[in-house]
Amino acid sequence: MGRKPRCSADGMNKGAWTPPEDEMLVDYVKIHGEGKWSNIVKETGLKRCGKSCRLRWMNYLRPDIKRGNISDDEEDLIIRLHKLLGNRWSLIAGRLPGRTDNEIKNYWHTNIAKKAQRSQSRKQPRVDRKQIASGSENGAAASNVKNQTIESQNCTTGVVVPTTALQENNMAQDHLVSTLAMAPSNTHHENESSSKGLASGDNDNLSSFLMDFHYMEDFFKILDSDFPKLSGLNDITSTANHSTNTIQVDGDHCSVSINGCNPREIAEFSELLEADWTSNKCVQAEQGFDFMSLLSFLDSTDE
DNA sequence: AACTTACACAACCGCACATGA
DNA sequence: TTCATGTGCGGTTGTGTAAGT
Repeated sequence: MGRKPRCSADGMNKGAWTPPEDEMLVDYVKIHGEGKWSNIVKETGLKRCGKSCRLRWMNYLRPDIKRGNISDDEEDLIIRLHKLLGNRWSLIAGRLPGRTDNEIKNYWHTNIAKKAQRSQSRKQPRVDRKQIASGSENGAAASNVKNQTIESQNCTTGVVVPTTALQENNMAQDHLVSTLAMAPSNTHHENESSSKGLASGDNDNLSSFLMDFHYMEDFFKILDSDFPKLSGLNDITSTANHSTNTIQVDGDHCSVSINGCNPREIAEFSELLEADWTSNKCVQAEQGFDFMSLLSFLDSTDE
């Protein structure tokens, strides 16, 4: 269904960029600014497709690119952001000045995911490296989870998530958000690409239940923080009283309940949260929401 | 020294979405 | 409304190099 790739057009260079090519691209951007990548070919004669130019600029030539190793602090931030956002590398990169999505993605696959794999290998048999990178197994598991019947409680409006399902995958955020959203109608997020927003890098059953549980905690911390207020979600979350939000593990089930919220409110909130979150509207510093504060907050209340 | 393996990272590919004609 | 095009994103591959045998 996708468009025919234009980069394969005859006469276009491929592979590593040469210094003269870099120079031409930098000169063009200096004069015309970013964007209109396809015009570069026409106007400069550079034998690279616009897509390739954009990538080269974004990942390598941009003047604000930070070079050098990822620091411990940055790694910690990446891990936390990945826990919250999944494989939304561009969003994660947006919170790390000077770092690119490609760089973070590479770093994740070559360092963090590997560490996780190592720590897990004590408990689990080895899993094929490519499967870890692609998350294909968990992608299937996630879609299975989405199709599972979700029970719901009626007292304190909860969503009961079978812990067996949680243990089969650790796509916590998509799972939780879609699960909450599906509770009343079973109609949400069905058309979402399975590859989007899924935490595939840290899959491999990395203490999956614990990770999911932590995410839920994070979720409610977000819910209790200023985030919803700043997102204009006061009405929905005002009923989600801090002291009565619970996550309960009971036999085969993990029960999530928000006292005072009905299923529709939870669903609406979940949709708004995800929409705002993934479109980055609520995590822009200039709009008043201090994401670092949120992370610090989560940090300070962890464990 | 020669060869193999593992690693790091740049670049490519396919897809989805946005936009304008 | 439909279609073509541009852009952005995440997954994957290719390649140079360091480390190990």
